[in-house]
Amino acid sequence: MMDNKEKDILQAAENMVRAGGYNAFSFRDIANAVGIKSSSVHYHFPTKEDLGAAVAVYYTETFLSALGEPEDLVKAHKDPIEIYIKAFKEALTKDKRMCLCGLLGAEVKGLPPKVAAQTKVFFERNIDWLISAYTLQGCKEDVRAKAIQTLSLLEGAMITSHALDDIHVFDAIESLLNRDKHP
Amino acid sequence: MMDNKEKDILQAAENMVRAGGYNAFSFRDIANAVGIKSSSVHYHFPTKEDLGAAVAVYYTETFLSALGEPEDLVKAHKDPIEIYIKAFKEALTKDKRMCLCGLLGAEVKGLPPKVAAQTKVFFERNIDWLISAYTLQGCKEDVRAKAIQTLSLLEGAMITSHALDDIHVFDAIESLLNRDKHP
DNA sequence: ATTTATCTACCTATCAGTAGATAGTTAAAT
DNA sequence: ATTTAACTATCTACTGATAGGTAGATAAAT
Repeated sequence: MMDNKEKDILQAAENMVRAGGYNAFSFRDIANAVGIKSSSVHYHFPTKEDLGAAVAVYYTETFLSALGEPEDLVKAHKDPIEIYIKAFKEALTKDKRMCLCGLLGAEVKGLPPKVAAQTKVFFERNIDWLISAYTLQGCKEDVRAKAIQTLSLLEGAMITSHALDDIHVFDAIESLLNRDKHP
Repeated sequence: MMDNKEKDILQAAENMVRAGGYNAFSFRDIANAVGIKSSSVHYHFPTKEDLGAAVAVYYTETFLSALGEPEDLVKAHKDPIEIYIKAFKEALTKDKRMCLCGLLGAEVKGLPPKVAAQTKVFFERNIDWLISAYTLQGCKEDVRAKAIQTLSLLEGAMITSHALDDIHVFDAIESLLNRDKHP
């Protein structure tokens, strides 16, 4: 299914994009990082656009499957929203990097079509996930608005935290996210 | 004080950066846009790092001086926070572009030092502005946290809106911002 | 024999940045 | 008033580095 080398390439690309955006990686950089030549990277991913889109898909898949389905979390007596916030917090504190699709979302006007499209998919799927989570919590009205608020606040906190180089930004926004957790 | 040509250069650079980030402009692009040669752009701004930092300063100054001081707004019986939200909304709907420093903030790990530093200044000064505004509104506790929340939510909404290519994202977040406007 | 995954070697385009020339302006020195 | 000197803003022409991408060979695996 997926080659080891291809996974190496995707992970190397993910790291580089999450540091500085779509233009922060080159076929040469990635080739060096995984120990092959740049032309061999082209063998796996014909163009930069293809590779960029593949990284967005890979990141979306990894991120969402690490979360698990909201239904299963509730069955296991876990709070999906709490888990979701923790996932963002760890992307910041452990990886010390931006959300890949948050960064790509900001750059979207300058991205090739396929990459922009996959970035959009990340946001759509995350909003769907949050809608499920809030619905399971008993929310009935403005669920979609709430999902958009949560996602936007978390992406924004990633930016503010990076810009100020201060992890404590996250503490400040958590009060707002938890305010009406038990309606 | 500031040359007309330098202003043209800064505005051209602002447009390009706001579309695709720090790497979305080149000295040649800008030279073409303002009708001179790339070497003449180097005359005004020696390096790309210098130009990038100057654009961030220019944007910060323009943005904040268009808002006005919170004190003056209150004296004129205007709601500073409402004005602030409108400024972000118009950056999105009128310019149809990201917040320049929001984008640079996301890319900060891949930026030259001077540009990263000026990006940080934008966030600090905006938080200070919001702290003043909330304090004038009578808020006494967690004012800083509130300022960080507001800025993060607005920057995040810009991203979500761009990624989904949907302006209505802003409507969804406004309810959260207005919820306790009158404490 | 064909496919897979890699290589070497190359291409063209573009990048940031520099050197040196030029024409016009300003300011000080004579 | 004229000359000298410095400065401003631009140009042409270039450099070395890097970008994305391609062609063709090779060696191993199927």
